[in-house]
Amino acid sequence: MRVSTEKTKKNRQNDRRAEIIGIAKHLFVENGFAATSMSSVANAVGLTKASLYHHFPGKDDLFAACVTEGLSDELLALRKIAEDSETDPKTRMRAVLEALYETFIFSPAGRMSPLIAEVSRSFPTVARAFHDDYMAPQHEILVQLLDEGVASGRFADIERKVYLHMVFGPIVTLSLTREMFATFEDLDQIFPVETLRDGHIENMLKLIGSSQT
Amino acid sequence: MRVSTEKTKKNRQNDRRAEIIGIAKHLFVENGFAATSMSSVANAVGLTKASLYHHFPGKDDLFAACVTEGLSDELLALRKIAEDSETDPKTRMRAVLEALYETFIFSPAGRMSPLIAEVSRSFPTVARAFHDDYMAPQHEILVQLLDEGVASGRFADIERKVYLHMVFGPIVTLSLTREMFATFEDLDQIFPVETLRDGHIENMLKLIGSSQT
DNA sequence: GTCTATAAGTAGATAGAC
DNA sequence: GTCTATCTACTTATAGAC
Repeated sequence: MRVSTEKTKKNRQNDRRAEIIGIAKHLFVENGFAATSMSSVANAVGLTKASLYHHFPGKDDLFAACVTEGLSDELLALRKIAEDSETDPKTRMRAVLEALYETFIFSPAGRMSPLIAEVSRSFPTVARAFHDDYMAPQHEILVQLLDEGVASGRFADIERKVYLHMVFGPIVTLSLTREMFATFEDLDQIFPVETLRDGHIENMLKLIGSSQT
Repeated sequence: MRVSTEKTKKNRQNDRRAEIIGIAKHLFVENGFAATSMSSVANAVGLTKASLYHHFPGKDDLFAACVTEGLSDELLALRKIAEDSETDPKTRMRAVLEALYETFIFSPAGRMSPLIAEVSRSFPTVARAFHDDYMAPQHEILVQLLDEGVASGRFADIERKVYLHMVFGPIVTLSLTREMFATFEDLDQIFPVETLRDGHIENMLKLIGSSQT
């Protein structure tokens, strides 16, 4: 009985924590680190500032939690697509690129980059964690899929880092651009997500279309 | 005589203004908008805060000046490369892409994007100015060069917006990435600028290599 | 765990002397 | 044009009651 009570307590605590992280993540992404005050987070959650400080000892810690937690789900989903060995590599590659667009344009995790850039000098450890726990694994998943396709002769043997550069570059920049020009009424006309995404993906597949060894 | 005195005065004023903008631009790019205080700018220039406010009525105005002024030089240089009709389009395109890497990775103007993203909601007019006076003309220069190559049958008729997406995406993201991970000791190993640049440019030229009409 | 109250510091911005 | 001095508002963070 005691155990179950403790479990419930811990679950409730984690619920609160997760709730705070979810809301704070949204605010950070939307307004930036410096422009997001602990008061505003507390208000949005429906707590006082002091109560918020009960859950997170400082603004840094809250931010670090927002950056590092909840990223593994997306990695898992990406890995699942990339490693489905029933499907041929080209189809999987297309699916992976589409999933990346989904993540970077529409999920908070994918819109973290400008935030990290904003605070990287103040919290180098947060930047390290974001790279090691999120970016590097994503790169690895793509490289493995690429390796597999190259080994079976279906993909051209493109330089790996250049491929990552050309895959992630447009996606991240599109996300950043939508942030920069969020107030534009004609945003979707100037930067039409679907057109850019489809064209980009087609061209990347063309590039690795096993023209050479 | 009076005229020349006034001219000298105005020149000195402009010198001060330009000096402040140069230093402030650097600080904004390096530390972000919110983390750059008017005090820190004043200190860096060697003035007091009050004197700084004599030259710029508010932080917004200083920032807007940093974003909008001094961008035209780079546009001019880019246009010069793109419109040199003596050279064939492919060589010009390569030179233009190299110039873009130079600008975005190493000049403050090219590293403005995360800044704009940080403040876009607060200063939509600044974001508009950055787009209309800097990004859109850059895009136009590239599209014109592309048009010219397509018209003469030297380039494939790639979708213009997709081409811009794939050209600027990797460049901007590389700049952002170097910002994010500025504290990494192994930054140049993880993201080797020359390799990424050369590979990217070669692949873009391959893509528009007039395979189809 | 959540609250009220408040400390300690810093931001942007201004008044007025020189 | 530059200074000293100051104001107001807001920030992160904490103490202690309930």
